[in-house]
Amino acid sequence: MAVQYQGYKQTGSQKAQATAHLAQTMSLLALNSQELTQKIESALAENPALELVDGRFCPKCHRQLKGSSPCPVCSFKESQIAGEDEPIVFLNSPSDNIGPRSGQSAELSEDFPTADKEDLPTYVLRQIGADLAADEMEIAAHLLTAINDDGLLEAKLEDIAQFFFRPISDIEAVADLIQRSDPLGVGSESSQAALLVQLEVLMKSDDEDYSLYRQAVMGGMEKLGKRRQGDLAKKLNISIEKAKEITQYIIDNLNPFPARAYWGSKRNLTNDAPTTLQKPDIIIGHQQDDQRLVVEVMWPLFGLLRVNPLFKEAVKNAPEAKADDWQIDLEQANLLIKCLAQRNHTIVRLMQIITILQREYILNGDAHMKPITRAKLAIELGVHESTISRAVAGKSVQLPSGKIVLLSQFFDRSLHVRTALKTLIAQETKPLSDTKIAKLLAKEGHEIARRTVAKYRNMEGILPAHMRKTLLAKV
DNA sequence: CTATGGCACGGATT
DNA sequence: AATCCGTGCCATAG
Repeated sequence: MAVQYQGYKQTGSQKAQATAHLAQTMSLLALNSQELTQKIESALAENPALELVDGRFCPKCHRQLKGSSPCPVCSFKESQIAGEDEPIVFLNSPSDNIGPRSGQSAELSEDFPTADKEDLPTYVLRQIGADLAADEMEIAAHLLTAINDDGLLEAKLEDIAQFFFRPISDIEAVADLIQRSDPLGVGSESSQAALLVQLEVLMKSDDEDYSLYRQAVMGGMEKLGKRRQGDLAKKLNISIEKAKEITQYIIDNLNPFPARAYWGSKRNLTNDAPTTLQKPDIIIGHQQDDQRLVVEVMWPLFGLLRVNPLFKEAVKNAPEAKADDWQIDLEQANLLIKCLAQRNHTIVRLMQIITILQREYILNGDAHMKPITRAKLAIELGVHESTISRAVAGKSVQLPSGKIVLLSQFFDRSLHVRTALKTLIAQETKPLSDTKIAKLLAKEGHEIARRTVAKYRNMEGILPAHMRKTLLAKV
């Protein structure tokens, strides 16, 4: 890369700075907002030249924001640049209380291995603290420390009861409170119990189907997990459509691992890595009166990060002994800020293109996904592929529907075919064999091999044709 | 014999 | 260079 700089007279240090700049931008780009928060916080702690100005500033145009979080000036400017149908993209500084509009299970997410585990317990304790007597507090604390990374309780209630010499009902009462606080279902003894709690709170038990859902969770955990709707239908003696509806609802709205943000929604056939989704790094919404999409790139901190002007002054007449150190601090601070700006710029541009390309998908759902590759995007943006990879890695997006998906999902090559397949099967009168499905899909323009149909079918948890037949006959 | 799932290969993607 | 994904071939079940 040194080649780029041929012809320019650069001193060694400038060159070093340029490469350092690049390197740091790269590494920052790969971080999502949570990781970035940590990074910035530690930088803030170590480097006296940095300061976090409180109050809300637009990180882009540096105007102070009055109340409303989107910066009117910026978004206006962006929209002018973007033109009519194109999205408005802007940075948004505050990052508190973001979360799906539905507002439940995906809210909290202290879920990175490095993320402080103490946070979850304290977080919960803060919620319920007011309702507890002092002695109950102790029980709660005890319970909360026994919660594992998934948000499930590892200890047995009886043991704890013994430990405190209290009747088990006392412990249960506290446990109930905990389970009903924010990451709904935390501190349940099993995934199943967690689901039941969530179900109870969400549906308020006045829904007519409540008992059905309840049974589905009680009886069919494995079936839900593997998305075997067929088996579920059989077990509950209901139609397969109903079974699908139930599983879908559960997958969309409930969370067997309360400490993790989301589950399902992306097919992890490869059981592992339940791809923990966190607070979104990017939020896409739209204004009612406007066709344009509004894209907010989240800024992980409150306020504006900048070089402390006082420090800058101080460096000028620094005492001999400290001068060098301070100078270095200052440079690093500048560098960090520059890199952050660069990172944001890259992400904003990336999102601009993506929202244009995947507009249909964003608004209308999976079926309208267009297969795009990182490589193509890289050409379009005029950056290296790896830049895109980094920018996409580990980030998540909240769609207007409130659904949170990984940014990498925008590059899923087969999603649109799979949804086509799903609708096909949903409409079938008699079970279609994979071969027939393949032909039908080909007519719709999705040329895939028979073998691949089977794979997709599996991914979506749809049973093979003959099994579907027996089920339909039964109902 | 037909419909599917398993294994593994090759090309594309990252 | 490592990984993912579609696909072909073959074994197995119905």
